[in-house]
Amino acid sequence: MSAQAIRQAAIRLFGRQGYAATPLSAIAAAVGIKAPSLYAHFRSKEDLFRTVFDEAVSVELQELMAAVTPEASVSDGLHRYLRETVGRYEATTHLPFLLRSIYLPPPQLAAHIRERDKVFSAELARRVEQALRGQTAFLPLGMPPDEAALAFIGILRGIHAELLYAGPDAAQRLTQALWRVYARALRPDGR
Amino acid sequence: MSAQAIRQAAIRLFGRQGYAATPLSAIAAAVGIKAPSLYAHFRSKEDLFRTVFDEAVSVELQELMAAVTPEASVSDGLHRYLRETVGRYEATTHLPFLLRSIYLPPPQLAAHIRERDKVFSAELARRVEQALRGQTAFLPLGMPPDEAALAFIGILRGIHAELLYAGPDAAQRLTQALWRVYARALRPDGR
DNA sequence: AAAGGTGCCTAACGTCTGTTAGTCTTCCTT
DNA sequence: AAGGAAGACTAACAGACGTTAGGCACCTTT
Repeated sequence: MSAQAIRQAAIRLFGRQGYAATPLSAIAAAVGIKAPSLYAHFRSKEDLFRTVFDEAVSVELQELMAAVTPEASVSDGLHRYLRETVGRYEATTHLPFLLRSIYLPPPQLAAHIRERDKVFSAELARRVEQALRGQTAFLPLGMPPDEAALAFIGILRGIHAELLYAGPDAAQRLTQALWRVYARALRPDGR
Repeated sequence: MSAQAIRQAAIRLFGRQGYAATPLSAIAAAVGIKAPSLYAHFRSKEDLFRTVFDEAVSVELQELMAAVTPEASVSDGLHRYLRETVGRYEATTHLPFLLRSIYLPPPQLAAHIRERDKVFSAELARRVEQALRGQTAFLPLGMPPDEAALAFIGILRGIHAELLYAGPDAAQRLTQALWRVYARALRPDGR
């Protein structure tokens, strides 16, 4: 019952302040109980983190699969995923938490995080390249698909960093500029 | 004498493990003294952080000014700064420290960090746009300079994120791919 | 109605960490 | 040679934090 509320509060607070800077007492207070009561639901602070991290990864994985499908065109798929990423950063709690955890993990949990993240990263890379190769069925690319895929992931990282650094508004402007650069570079004749 | 050694150790450890996860005893041990002895040189842990952060900002500012001069061409200036950023990430201690502090600051120090970083960000934006406008003296741009400047900063952020996420080797490959995309988008005819 | 589990509480422990107080040695200055 | 600052030490405190122990109320099951 309240285990769900605890997970939500943990994601929100870990995402905002980081793992080390979030005491269990803060999570407990957010759901209206005392810190020791958390131990009726989780074995330890690390256990709580692992639980919510795995949950957040699987949510983001579903978002990715919904946005970037093999059938969608590049602008319907890749561009949409970029825009939705920015939107989800303020609309959800799992994305801020995820970005923070992945880019600067708490040392003791780094191994677990890296392991789970590999699944997501591999799926991301696979889908991006798939989307780009699908594109060439209609229109040849101005550059090799593997290089274009690498650059897309770099652009996604730039948007991640801007989200962490300056928030969704700045990241939205950046997304526009980066996508225009990217789309222009993909055209075989540069238009 | 040893105040310098303390600053170096602090930058290295804060950069590797973060502010909260680095006890003063670790910094003291790194220079061969005990934790309370640090108070002969600094008023508090926060004071130590502020000192080394300001130092790191000023070092990076000088690097920027050396790489991106008004006279240099876009590829001599902007491209060089990207490549040197990746190189400095493993060759120096101040850049890992700086990226970590700026993207995910310790809450109590966020105000100070943001304030000092504004100076650097403003100078960065100014120089990038200057370099791009200088470019049009030789060759017109394929897109508006302010948009191209924004995209460049986004690309720099992508490289920052990749440095944090995967380290210098992956970041170097990413830099190549992103610069090729960027340079292609800048050409008036796309070549 | 009895029994047992669930979920919360308070009290408390042990550890870690930033910080202060007080002392001793070393070295430069006068 | 005397004096004093610099810079290190040990001892100790106070607070925060994760965690455990033990107990109490409520609800479901039998």
